[in-house]
Amino acid sequence: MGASLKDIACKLNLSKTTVSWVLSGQGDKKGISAETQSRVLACARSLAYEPNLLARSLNTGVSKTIGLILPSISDTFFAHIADRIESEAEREGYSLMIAGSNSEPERENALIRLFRSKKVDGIIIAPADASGREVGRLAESGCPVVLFDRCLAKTDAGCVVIDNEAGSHALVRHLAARGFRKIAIITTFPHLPTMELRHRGYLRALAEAGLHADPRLYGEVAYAGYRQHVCDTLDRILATVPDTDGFFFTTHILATEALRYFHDRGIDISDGRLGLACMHEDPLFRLAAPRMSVARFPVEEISAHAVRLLLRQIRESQSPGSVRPAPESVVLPCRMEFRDE
Amino acid sequence: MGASLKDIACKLNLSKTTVSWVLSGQGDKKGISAETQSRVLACARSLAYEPNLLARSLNTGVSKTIGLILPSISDTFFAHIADRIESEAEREGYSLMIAGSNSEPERENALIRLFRSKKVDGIIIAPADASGREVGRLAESGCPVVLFDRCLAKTDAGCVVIDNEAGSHALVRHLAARGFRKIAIITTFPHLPTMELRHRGYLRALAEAGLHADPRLYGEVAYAGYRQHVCDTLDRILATVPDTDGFFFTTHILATEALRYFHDRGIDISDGRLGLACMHEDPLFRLAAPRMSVARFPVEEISAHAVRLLLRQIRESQSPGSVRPAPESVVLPCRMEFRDE
DNA sequence: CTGAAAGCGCTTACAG
DNA sequence: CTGAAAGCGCTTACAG
Repeated sequence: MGASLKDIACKLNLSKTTVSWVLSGQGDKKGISAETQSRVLACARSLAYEPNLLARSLNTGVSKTIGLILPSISDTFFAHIADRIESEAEREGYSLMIAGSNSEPERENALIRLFRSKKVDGIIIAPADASGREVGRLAESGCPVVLFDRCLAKTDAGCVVIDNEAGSHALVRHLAARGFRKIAIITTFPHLPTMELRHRGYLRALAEAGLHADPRLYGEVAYAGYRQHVCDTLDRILATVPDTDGFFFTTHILATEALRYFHDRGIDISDGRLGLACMHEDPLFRLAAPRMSVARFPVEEISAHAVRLLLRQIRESQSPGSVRPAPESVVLPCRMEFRDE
Repeated sequence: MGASLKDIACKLNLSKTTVSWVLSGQGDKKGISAETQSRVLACARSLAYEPNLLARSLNTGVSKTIGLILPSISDTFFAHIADRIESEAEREGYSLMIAGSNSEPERENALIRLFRSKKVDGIIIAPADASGREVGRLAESGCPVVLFDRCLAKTDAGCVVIDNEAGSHALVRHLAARGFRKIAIITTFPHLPTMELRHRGYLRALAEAGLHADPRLYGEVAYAGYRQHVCDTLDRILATVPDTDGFFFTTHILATEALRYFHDRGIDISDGRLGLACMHEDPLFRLAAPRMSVARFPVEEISAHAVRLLLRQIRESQSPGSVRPAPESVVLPCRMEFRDE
């Protein structure tokens, strides 16, 4: 392995203390002679000294690492979030440990414990476990934690979400205003607050437009094997209510699969006879479904706020007379893009 | 913070040694009495003991963490790779530290040093620095390292790549066979071996088809601000050679931008008068450009091989009388999908 | 101006 | 069957 402080100290007949001070830039403050300092620096360079950050962390209790737990790393939304969070974190000197929960509470809880054991300074998580058991324990124990995308009612952790209800409502209201009457909703993970809010926005828009919320137009898709499930669900809805004239998708993943379904079934979505709307988006939606309206999620803001809230918590928890601050939460508006005008 | 071994030892009037042995499952082997063992276990549970993995790593020299350095975390290709690598790694008990180099050699080198300092057990990297200075140093110093996507000629690290030359060649040959004569190439990062191979495959296919490699049909796009650059480049090519009848894109990112360009310019790509081909793909290509042929990258295999090669190196480096094994490399074929028949 | 010493929380020879 | 001790590589009071 590489050289250690001790190696340098031995070689120079100095104490580890002196070497440590010089190398950590406290040479002047501690009054180490200029000559000694340059000797240390030169020796460190010649031995290609790199500090063992594990040792430093063990000593200081600060790992300069944050943990990020996502339902899926490859989902474009989460991948972009991870990208931005990594940049923001890195700018502040933090590295990122990342893991995918696959939306399984068991895995999520195991990952939380693992990250704590690895002594991350804080955790950013898009929780899959609506019960939030482990997340709650995390916050209680004083570990800095910020939730995003999905908030948990019970937990008093910091949280960053978009205004799901407003976004859904705006999309569905727009569909209704364009004259679509039988608007189906395709959704998943209905037990998550996020998804419930999107459903609620849909229902409110229907009610305001004087439309009946036909249960036959409710399509719920299980996450595992969702590709097939989307097809089955659309088949079922179109068979039961053949004159369905609109679809509201609660995620871009569901919309993507539905577009493939329409394409494969030869259902034309370009003539505007079908009203389409989707929470979040994909760069290619504009081409593959030019008339689908979307509520874009502000990925940059979400990431920036998440990191900001977490760093604030971390700083508070590391400063001496710290009282745990009231956890701050942020609700961000979607950027609406109505595309069928 | 949480309880430590010492806390348990004190509480039970035992030594840290005994507690450590019981908790690490060596109780029977070390002949600790059943009663002591259950007292330790019970106490650990009641104190919610979780081992400090930093301390363990510092002691054992094994961090059970691997570093992943990608040009971009949000690029769908790399995001999928990260997802798979994380799964594979987790299954073997490893966590993932992830970072984006933004294809900047300086950042990449800094990240490599940082990860080494954080004592990752090995690094998987899609190198941006064609010179491979830091990567070479890494391999020489005995740190397990596996490259993927982009190989470096000089380095003797393990490597996993697709057959770039064959994939490009097959795509362009196919375009030529369909009768397209003026096939442009749109590429980026031309100094990277990967991209050079894709260019070479293009050139070979042209030559074999008796087509002239018109330099005016060569479009090179800078990474920074590539959106605008793609448009400018296509503008330039179509202005210079108005009867350009084919486009070969060396990455899915470039193809995506080009599709937007065609869409915005009102250029019809659905009638088959323009031959299109692309290295890698996007799930929505089938809808947005149904006739574009693609060479799909085997993401799962790439990830599986990368992790496998890295773990092998890690095990060798950790086993006692280890001679550094000859670094193994893997070349995987693309999955061709010719879509315009 | 510089150093000896304790400690972060583990693991693991070594000793009894 | 159990424990005292050293060590992983740092940082940081404390002392001179």
